[in-house]
Amino acid sequence: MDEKYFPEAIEKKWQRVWEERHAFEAREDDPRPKFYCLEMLPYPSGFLHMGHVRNYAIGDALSWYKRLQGFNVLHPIGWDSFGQPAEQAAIKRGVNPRDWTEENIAHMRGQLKRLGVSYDWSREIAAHRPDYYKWDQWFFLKMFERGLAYKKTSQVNWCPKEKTVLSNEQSSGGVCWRCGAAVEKRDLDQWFLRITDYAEQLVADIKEIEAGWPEKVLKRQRDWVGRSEGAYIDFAVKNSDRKIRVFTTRIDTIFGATAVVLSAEHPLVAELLEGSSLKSDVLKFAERVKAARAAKQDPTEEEAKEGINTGALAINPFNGENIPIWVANYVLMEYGTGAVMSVPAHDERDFEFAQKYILPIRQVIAPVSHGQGQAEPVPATGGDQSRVMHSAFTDYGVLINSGQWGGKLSRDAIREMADFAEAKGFGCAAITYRIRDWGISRQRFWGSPIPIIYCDDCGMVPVPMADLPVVLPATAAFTGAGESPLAGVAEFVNTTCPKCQHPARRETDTMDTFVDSSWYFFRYCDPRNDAAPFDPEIIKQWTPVDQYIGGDSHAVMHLIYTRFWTKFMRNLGLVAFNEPVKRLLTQGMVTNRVAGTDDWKAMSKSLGNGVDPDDMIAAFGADASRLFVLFAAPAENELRWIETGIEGAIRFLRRVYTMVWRWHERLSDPVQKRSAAGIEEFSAGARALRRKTHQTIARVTADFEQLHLNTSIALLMELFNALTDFDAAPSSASEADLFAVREALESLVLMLAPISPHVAEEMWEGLGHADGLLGGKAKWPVADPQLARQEELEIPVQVNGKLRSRILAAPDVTEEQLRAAALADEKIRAFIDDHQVLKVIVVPQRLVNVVVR
RNA sequence: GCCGGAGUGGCGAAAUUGGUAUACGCACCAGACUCAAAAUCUGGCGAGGUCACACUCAUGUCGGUUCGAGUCCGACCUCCGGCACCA
Repeated sequence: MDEKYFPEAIEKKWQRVWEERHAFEAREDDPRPKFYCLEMLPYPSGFLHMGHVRNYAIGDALSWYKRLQGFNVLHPIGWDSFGQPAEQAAIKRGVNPRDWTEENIAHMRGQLKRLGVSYDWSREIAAHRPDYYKWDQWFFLKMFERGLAYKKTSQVNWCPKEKTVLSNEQSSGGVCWRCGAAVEKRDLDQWFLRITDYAEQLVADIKEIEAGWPEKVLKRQRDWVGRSEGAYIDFAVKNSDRKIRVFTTRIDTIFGATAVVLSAEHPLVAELLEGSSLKSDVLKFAERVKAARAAKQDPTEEEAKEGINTGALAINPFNGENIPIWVANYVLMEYGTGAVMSVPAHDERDFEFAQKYILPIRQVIAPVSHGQGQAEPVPATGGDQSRVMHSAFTDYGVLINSGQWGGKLSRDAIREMADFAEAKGFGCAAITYRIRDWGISRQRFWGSPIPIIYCDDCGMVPVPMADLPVVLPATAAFTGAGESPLAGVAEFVNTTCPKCQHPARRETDTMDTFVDSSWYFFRYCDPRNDAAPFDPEIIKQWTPVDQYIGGDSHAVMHLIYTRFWTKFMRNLGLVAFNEPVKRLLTQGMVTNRVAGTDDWKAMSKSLGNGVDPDDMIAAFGADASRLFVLFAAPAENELRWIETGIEGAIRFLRRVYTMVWRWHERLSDPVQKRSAAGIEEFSAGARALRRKTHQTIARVTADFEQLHLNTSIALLMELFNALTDFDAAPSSASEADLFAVREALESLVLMLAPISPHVAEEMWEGLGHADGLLGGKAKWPVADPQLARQEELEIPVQVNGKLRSRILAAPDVTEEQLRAAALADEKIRAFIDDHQVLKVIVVPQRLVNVVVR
């Protein structure tokens, strides 16, 4: 230990020691209980940014904490190394995406090591390496075998700027999730994974994780799956054998249906108009709607409702009424059945539409009167259209004007009417979901090739498992044009059919990179397995993940896909649980002021408000950087970058270091390593220090469990301040004083280790421990409740709820004694002497409140 | 529009879940050290009020419940996210 704190030297030294000792490598033959701590794997853009630093500082703190508590900790890292930026670099600068990616990984690996994150580097994986993406292909084929991977022509979301297909999730809001360009629609043959088969489980299993996941993430997942309970109802088309199936959540309003409305894309539109004089007008209208939708610039903008009457009639199966069939722009083909029953009185959109086109509005639900007891229908207002409604009444209520169902409550009618429809054969209760199948085809080079071969004779043939991986060629022509660059690589495309051995062609699309990240953390458990994605027995030892940490930008995409993938692996018998992640922490963004403005935005190159972690580490050291990032705000909050904050962090570390230096010679002397048992008497000051030490241990431990790292650092600072106040000098300290100081300093150093591990190691060594924090002897401290107990309580005394005095009392003071002491207190007497004491409230060991009049 | 979440000093934030509001840090002010500055150390730091106490007022606003409310209830305001014609 040097007299002065030199972060660079200390950090280099301990990073080397850790590496030599393989300190962070997790072993399967370790009998201790496991803990799997996972951070979202980074895309190797080339440079670590502050968001990474925050993410890994949090995960590393937890990993260290669990290690010191005696857990066998798995803390791995890898690279989400397929994806668009590498391909863009190839297009723009002619570099090879593989070289570009490998260089970036090498650089970022160095940065992570300089940050001192305690990863098990022996398990490092990268998605772009054949030994990884082989298993993407393997899973794909498993899904293909089971009909869960399929190909269909579909309208896809197309980013005109990047010239590629995007998933629904990636084009959420009608803009490309990466570049922000407005997304267009195109027809292409695409591969899909049938995530909709798992829609129900994705909602239902939320109950298994809701204790450990942030509510805001679960809410977004529920919204994304979009489960909706209702019913299908078939409306027969008059003078035809056609039926129109609609989906409704409000079957109780069906007597108020005054139209059936189809979306412009509905397949029945053309058929209905066969031989009708309105045909050309309606088809023109439908085309116009489709064109308007495709051309829409601002996807959030709601178009004015427009529609056209087809002239055809539908028959309401509940009352036999004939109602017109319309086509309108507000009905979406993608949701439900692409057709709705229009109930203007009880749906805002239908109401608006009916007002515009003067369709009848018929009230069939009345508010439940808020009287006592039974619900009473509000009297029907004589005739069906005589009452003018000014807006739709969308609440549940009581059915009126609804034949045999009149007088029933909505919630009963919804159930009974669906049963009735089913019994009569014109409908049934149904659940729909908003979630769509996951389109994974990408017309790109830099991804895992989809292992399918097209043969003129045999059709679509899966690549045999034994032939995996389908390896990407070394390079291709990167033009940036629409088709996958793989299509231009003859050696790749041309192959033979596995079935008939005739010449055949390979699929040239590659997989969405979210496939890679859906199961990567299982691969960490068994990263070099070349016979399977992983050994199920090894998986059993490590998974599920105990704590996952990452940004909430992945709340729906990655975190839904990985839940889906896990459920599929469970169906394959590879894992034995439904949910891969027990606890999830979504850390807040790191923002910085954009120069010349008052806007705080996520750090980015384009905004010029980035702070380079390397610069920060060079200037302040990894330990201070990590301390600052963890201390500045709760992990979930946005973290606004403030230059001066980090100076406070290094100041604290320097003070602690200096304190350890001051004592280390006395304390590292083995003669001083005595237990408390032999010490007869501690001074009041030493007792106070020990009390503070044990109180701090208890509270910091509780904070670590909750990942409240900012407050745990504040507590460590308080303990340090108590040490500063402790009035003893190393040269003259008594044995008891030395003991108290040792206990405080060692606890402080141990609890600081997860946050600033290098300097903690250095100080631990300085305190006379030769084998390091992970040598097996160092243990997370345990609080002794007896020692943490206050010797004397300061009890606030209130008069009428206002603080008027404080009294001192022994911890075992009785209620009676407290009451008497409070009433006898001079300051309190001044407030109560001229008043009548109505009552005295005594909260044992906490507070006294005297109520007077 | 609908659904979440949040409003506490100059700033980032605490508050054992109904019991001393503002812990810890940043910034700032003063003092010590220094020829001086930086660094470091010591002290101060919600607002009003007072020579100093006392006291009064303060957790977005207004009400309520309670001996007691940052915390619970009701209404409203503002900000930040998410979704967006989802039938």
